[in-house]
Amino acid sequence: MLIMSDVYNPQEVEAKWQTKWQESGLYRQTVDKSKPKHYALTMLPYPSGDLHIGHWYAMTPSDARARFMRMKGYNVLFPMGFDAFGLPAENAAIKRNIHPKKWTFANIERMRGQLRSMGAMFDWEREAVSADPSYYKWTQWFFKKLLEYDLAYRKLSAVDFCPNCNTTLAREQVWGDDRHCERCGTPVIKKDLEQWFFKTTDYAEELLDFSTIDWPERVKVMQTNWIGRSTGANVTFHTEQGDPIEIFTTRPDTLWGATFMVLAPEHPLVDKITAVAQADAVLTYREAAKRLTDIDRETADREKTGVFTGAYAINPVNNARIPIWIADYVLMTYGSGAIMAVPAHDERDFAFATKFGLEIVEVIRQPGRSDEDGPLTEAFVSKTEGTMINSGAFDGTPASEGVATVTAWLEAQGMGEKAVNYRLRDWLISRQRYWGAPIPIVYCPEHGAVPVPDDQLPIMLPDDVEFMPTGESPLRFHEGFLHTTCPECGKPALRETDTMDTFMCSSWYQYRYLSPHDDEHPFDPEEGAYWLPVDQYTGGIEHATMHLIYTRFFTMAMRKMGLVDHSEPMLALYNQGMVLGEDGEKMSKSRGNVVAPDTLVAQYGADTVRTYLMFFAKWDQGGPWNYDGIKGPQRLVQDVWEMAQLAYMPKQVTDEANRALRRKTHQTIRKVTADFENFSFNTAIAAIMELRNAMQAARRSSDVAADVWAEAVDSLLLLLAPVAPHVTEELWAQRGHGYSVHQHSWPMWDEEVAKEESITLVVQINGKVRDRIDVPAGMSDEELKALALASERVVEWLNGRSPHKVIVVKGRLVNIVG
RNA sequence: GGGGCGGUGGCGAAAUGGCAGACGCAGCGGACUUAAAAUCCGCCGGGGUAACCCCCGUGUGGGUUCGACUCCCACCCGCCCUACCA
Repeated sequence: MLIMSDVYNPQEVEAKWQTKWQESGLYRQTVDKSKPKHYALTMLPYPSGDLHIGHWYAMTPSDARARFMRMKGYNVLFPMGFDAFGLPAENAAIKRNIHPKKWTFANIERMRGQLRSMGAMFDWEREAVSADPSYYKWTQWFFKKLLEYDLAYRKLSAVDFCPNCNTTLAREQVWGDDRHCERCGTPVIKKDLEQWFFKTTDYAEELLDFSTIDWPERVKVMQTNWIGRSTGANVTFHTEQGDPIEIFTTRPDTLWGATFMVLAPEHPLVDKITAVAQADAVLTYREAAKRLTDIDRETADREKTGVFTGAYAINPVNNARIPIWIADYVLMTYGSGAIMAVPAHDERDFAFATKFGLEIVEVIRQPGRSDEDGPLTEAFVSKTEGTMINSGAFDGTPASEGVATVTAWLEAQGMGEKAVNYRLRDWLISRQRYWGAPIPIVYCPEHGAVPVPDDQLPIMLPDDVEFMPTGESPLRFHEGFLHTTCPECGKPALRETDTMDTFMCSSWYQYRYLSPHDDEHPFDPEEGAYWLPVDQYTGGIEHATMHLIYTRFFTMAMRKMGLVDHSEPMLALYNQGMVLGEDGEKMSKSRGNVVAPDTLVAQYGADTVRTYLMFFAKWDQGGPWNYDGIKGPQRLVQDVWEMAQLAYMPKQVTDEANRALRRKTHQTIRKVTADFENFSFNTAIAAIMELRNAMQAARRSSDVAADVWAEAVDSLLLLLAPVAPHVTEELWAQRGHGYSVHQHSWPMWDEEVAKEESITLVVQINGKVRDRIDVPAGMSDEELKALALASERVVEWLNGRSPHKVIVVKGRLVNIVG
């Protein structure tokens, strides 16, 4: 064993223990049914090239929590891997002529080293890399399973397309308010393509149920909004010629106020119903709408546009003849792509009717409004206030009952039925990209889309490809890849050249960690039976409506496939905040405010960097980095180093000093334990600093016994072990304790020892502090009240009067109200 | 427009409805040093007072309460998400 110098040299200590940990397999994590399990998972990184401080901020507190759970007696699984497919690798290939595979795996190698420098307890034998064929074989297998269980389908669909790069883009590659291409800044447009989809909407209702998981309110709200459930009714209108037009409405009670209809420009009925006189105008409008970028179309405050088709529909409830318009504020992708327009009670319809001079008929009378008030100046949209008018037999029905009453009536009349709509769309997973898992489908002229048999998986990405400056996938031009035979008939057929969205890879990685080398299953069922589901997931909020919905969908689908028996992949979730630059802004190279962890580790050591990251703010909040602020944790680690090595010699030991230090020690254990449970790492470290301060005072006066000092030092090391794993390991060994401090059990506190002997009784008069009295702990309310009333200040203030009221807060405070 | 989160010393931040500012950084004064760094001791929200102490103070204005950073209502500011979803 190396002899450590007296001077704390973090590089020396950290290198020594990282090697020792690896050699001894300290962090191997295997099934052990004698212990309760705890699956701790932190979101896996994309191998962009360098581990940045954000990775450290996401991973080191997670690691500390996992270490804490381990010391608490759990058998902890804490794996790590790489989400290794994706666009940046391909961009690097195009820009710098490096193969995406080479670029990606070189980055992974580099980042593995950087990850090791954190000293986290990752079990590297469980590492999973999504771009590795042994991984994407199973991604492809899952695609087939989804198809088999009727959760995948192919359809023609409009996708985001960058006209400059001549390629489609993933949703996440469309940036900013103006929805521009990530690479060239060109606004995206829509393009119709045959695409593969997963039926996330099959689980829309179940995805809204968070009752079995402990997730942050914020995420639940975001997912709920994203799924966007609305209830109402489907109602069938007919054109004058008798063509049915189905619409969805959340306000069937306003049917009598429907004075026109609007179809989405792409609606299939438009061609059929458009009158000859309007044909040119309709065609022009439809062409213009097609060319519009999403941003143009989706900007809410944009003035309404539309054209009349020349056709009329009959309102089924009152047989009114109403015009049919097309307008791009009606989306083909929601509901049926057609609406009944009720301008009196819908803001959008009101704006449209006002602009085009369409009739506005009030059918819900706002309380306090009368005919004398003239025409409506804005839509009245309340669902709860008002009374139905101009609605035939329903006149007088309160608006609050209107929806239910009218829906029941519509059903009885056969005009419509109760309906639920979701904003959630099916998940489009096709990507016209090379660097992703190929979709395992072959197109046969005779048999159509045929899944590739299991024994031919994985469909390997060919290495010998040439990248187009346009970004077009080289798979489309790779003869060897493209040409194959139909699994059904053996005749020549073509491979699907699209690859899968990388979110597909990351939707099931928590399962792959269980047996990353398993060639028989996506994951070993025995490992799964023990470890699943994930107990604690941690990661950034930015995945709230993407990854975190996809992975929930995936687990629900896996339940349908009979692969798992749980419905939720992650039982608890915690979102960390973000480390900002010193200027309080998001870190970016162009701002020059990037904090590089490698430099920090070289200067301060990983233990200090970890401690600072966990100390400077509550974890879910984050905040600006501060190079001066790290000095606090640096001093803490240094002080621990010195105190743990000190040959402590007691001088004038007193019982009182012994009790005081033991009390502080046990109080600190209690506090740090609670704080770790609650992810309140900053206050845990503050408490450890308080203990340090108390120990330094005791050391100066040397008035505590040697065993009391030793208990304080050992407790300090154990409490700090999850935060600063290297230095505590070294000191633990130096103090002659066994290997490893990380296998030692978490310290216990003794309530009796931790109990305060005296309290400061706060005496208030009318809520203002007027006196403080030191009293022994455990006095009764009556005794405290008597003491407070006897206080000189109170006697003086009362001046012989008796107080109106005296409030005693047990063991804390007396408030005298006069 | 809708939703969410937040606003506390010079700075990062703490506070089950009960002493606001724990802990840390910076700063100031002192010790050590030829000197500096490091380290150690002390002070450290604002105002008043010789002092004991007093007054003010958690974005703003109200409210509930014996008592409000904390709960309720309205508003201002910042950040994030979402956005014509019928």
